[in-house]
Amino acid sequence: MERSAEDLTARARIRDAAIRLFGEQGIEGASIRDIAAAAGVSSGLVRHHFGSKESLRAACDRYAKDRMLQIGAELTRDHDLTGLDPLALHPLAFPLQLYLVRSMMDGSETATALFLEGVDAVEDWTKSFGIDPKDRRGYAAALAAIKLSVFVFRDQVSKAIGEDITTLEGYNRIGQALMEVFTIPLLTQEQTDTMRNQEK
Amino acid sequence: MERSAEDLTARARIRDAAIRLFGEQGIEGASIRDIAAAAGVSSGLVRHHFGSKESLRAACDRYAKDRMLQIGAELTRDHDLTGLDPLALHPLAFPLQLYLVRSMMDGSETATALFLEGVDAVEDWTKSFGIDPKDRRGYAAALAAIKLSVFVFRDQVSKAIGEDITTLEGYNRIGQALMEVFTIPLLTQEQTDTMRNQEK
DNA sequence: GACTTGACTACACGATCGTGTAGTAGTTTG
DNA sequence: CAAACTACTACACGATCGTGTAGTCAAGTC
Repeated sequence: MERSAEDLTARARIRDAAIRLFGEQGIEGASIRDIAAAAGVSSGLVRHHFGSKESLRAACDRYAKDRMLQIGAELTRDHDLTGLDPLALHPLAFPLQLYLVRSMMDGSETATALFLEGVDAVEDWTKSFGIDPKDRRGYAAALAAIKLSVFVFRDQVSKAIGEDITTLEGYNRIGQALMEVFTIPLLTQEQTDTMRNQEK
Repeated sequence: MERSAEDLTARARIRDAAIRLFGEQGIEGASIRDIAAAAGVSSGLVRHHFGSKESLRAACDRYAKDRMLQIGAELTRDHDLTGLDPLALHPLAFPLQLYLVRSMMDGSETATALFLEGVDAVEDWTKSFGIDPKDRRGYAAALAAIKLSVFVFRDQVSKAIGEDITTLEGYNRIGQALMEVFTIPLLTQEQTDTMRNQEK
């Protein structure tokens, strides 16, 4: 994704185009022919390299997951932060995140597995940082979902703040805002307990 | 959605089926024939009542939006809470939320408008409750996106906590967890500032 | 009682989809 | 040099999609 398109093999160009189009338009919304055109090859070559649309999606799943873990490893190596990693907020990971979200919504097991690993990581992180919610697992799951929310609603969020969050500036801005959500307590413990009781 | 299917007019049954199938399978993923079959009518009748798939979607947009605002009004009347309303977490609103999220991702202006109204509401709420983030608009947009995130990843979240969040119990559980996210500060103000500087 | 109207169905249309088949050009291998 | 393999294209197939057309049937209207 970061290299120039001409230097890549046709197979890599197809895979990158698939990740982009699947992410932007959904799995069903992007056709083999669309992907082939975006990669500058014939639709037959897509089939030649990947066999079927489902196999192509599986290949995209594996690649996107590996790349995400790789990027995450590099980030935590470069500057170890709080654990609430900006992994999800890295420009290089943007198309990958977009794709993985779509793949999840389409029922992908690989993408869902990545989500579950993310929940595990958040759960471990809460332990090591002494955060002790009443429902640790549910808490971790909610946080994992939250980390992905800005990707799903990128168009709506961009429109709301009047700034494209796919650009570096907008990206940082919404990232900061997201951090503030985790910094400023919105409810007191008493309010949370009150609402718990109200819902019988 | 809450009345029994037999009592509804065919037009209402089609609309309800469309909202459900669009929400579950996406706009492109649900065909006119699927919707007609789910409503127990012929595909021609869908066209007769709504003209085209796009018009059907627009009708669903309007209905879902109106119902959501209506439900929200009833909730705030019954028991006025903190303003971080459990509107988004009401079982009755579940299929509507699911649909609206899909419609948003499909580029619906009506659904996007509802999102923007939600951001406005959150923004007003932060003011009246004395919450003063550095970027109020971005903060409100992030919160609005967060409120919808559990709907998008309902399957993944359900799998993560080992409990179906479409049931009332699972629903309340993830709702509680979400509330705790807003109750327990994860980061200190210094940490947030540190991360801001790191991203140059 | 003829006429209109609206709910509803059956069926056919062109377009697009994923997929299958056949074949070409260039490189590798024996 | 011939055989084999790989990357790649062109084209045709059945299925499904949204849509269009024609018609049935029952309830009202004059």
